[in-house]
Amino acid sequence: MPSPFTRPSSLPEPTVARLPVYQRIAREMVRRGRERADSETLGRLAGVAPATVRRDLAGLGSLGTRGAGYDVAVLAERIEEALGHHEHYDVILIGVGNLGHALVNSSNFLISGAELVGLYDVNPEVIGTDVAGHVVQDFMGELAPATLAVLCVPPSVAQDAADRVVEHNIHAILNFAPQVLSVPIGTAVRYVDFSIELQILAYQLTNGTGPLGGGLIHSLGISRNTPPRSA
Amino acid sequence: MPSPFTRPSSLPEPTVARLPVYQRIAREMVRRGRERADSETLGRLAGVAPATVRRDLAGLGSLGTRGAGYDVAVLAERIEEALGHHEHYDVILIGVGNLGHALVNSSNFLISGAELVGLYDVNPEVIGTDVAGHVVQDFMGELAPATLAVLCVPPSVAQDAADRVVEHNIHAILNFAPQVLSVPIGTAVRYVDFSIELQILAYQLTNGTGPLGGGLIHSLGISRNTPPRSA
DNA sequence: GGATGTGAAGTAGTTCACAGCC
DNA sequence: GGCTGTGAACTACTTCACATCC
Repeated sequence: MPSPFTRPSSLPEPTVARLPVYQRIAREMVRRGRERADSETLGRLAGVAPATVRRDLAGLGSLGTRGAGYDVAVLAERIEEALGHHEHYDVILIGVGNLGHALVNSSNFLISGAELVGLYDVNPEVIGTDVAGHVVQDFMGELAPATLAVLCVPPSVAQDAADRVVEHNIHAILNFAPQVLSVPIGTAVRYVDFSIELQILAYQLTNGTGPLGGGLIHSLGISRNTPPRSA
Repeated sequence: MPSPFTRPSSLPEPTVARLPVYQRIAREMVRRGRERADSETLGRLAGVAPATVRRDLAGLGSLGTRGAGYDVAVLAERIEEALGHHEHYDVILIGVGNLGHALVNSSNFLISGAELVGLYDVNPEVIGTDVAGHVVQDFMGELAPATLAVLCVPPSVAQDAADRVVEHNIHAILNFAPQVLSVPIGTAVRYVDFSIELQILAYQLTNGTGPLGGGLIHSLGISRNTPPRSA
């Protein structure tokens, strides 16, 4: 046994991005009463090569059985543990416009472990209203303590909003504004930019789909953050 | 139709994902009356290393000037051309729930060149209503001809919806449902999955931010599609 | 027999460092 | 002098192929 203890230290980012997909598939199989699945099956459902599935899952420790594949209940559990679903995260959301509404009302948005503890806006017409059981607060007032902030504000004020949440000791930001943010070292930012996705598709349409000029049967969108040189 | 002259058959996907960011920055500079910018400045604003900026832009042809940087007007123009903003795309959106609403009403969503030509749903309460100037149609009825479909439907029906748009000769799908899709070769799919992004952040929070245990000053979220082996 | 886990090979993308041109 | 464009080095991830173990 080369690794005495499962190193949670750091999985490759593409792997981390695929784990939630495996998790979803495994949970669904559990729900359907299925017990085991092999890397080929998981790969087909996730749009990933079997070898990649095995390499990804091997990173969580030896949880497969040679000759028999993976126990999907164990798999789901183990992935959830690795992703930190058993921890607790307090989440605040800034900017309760159309998108903010949509996220708050989405059943797929909040993972187990994440709890929405506050909605904020600067628009007086929105402040005080009730959205999905939360009263929208003034972003310029007091903020609830949280570990993660979701930014759904216009790009022109995204940096200001980011500065403010960083001051409130939040070290993780999910930014839906099409605006690159400047944050201190130690703060993680992830971007979701619909327009970029659309543009990539448009590019692929005009330039032939896929790297091989061919196409794809399944495909899995994964993302990662690229930190610049730190020097 | 592709003109093989100045068109380098296909740019790396991470490059394509960054081009919209450079474009936005360049347009903003033009708006502010600025004429030129060097790769270091662009990189700082985009959260990307200067060398990467230069390599990305070199892929569009020689559009910089040694010693003087890039003309931002030319830059914006050239990027837009490469991304296909000068082409025309008819876009349909399936699933006019909270998220569909948010997208349709977002000023950042549709790029120049993309035109929304139809909204569809299966919910009788939604069909017939007017959303942002479009009357929602029955998804089970006739579909407007389009080149690109945006899926904002629940995951349980995402595959059915995908099958249907594929039958209607659409070869590009932007899928917001947390569901991997199976589509024929030649059809491009991109995924936007909020929950995955949140989980990646949660992972980074518990496992120290960034690959080097350090952090990041700027960061740019990029995504790509990973096609499996086509066997 | 059958499928995992993993060294080794392959591939893609980033960054360095400097030649080349303004 | 300054900054681009790019071969070469480096780093990261994926895929192969097979020894390993159930």
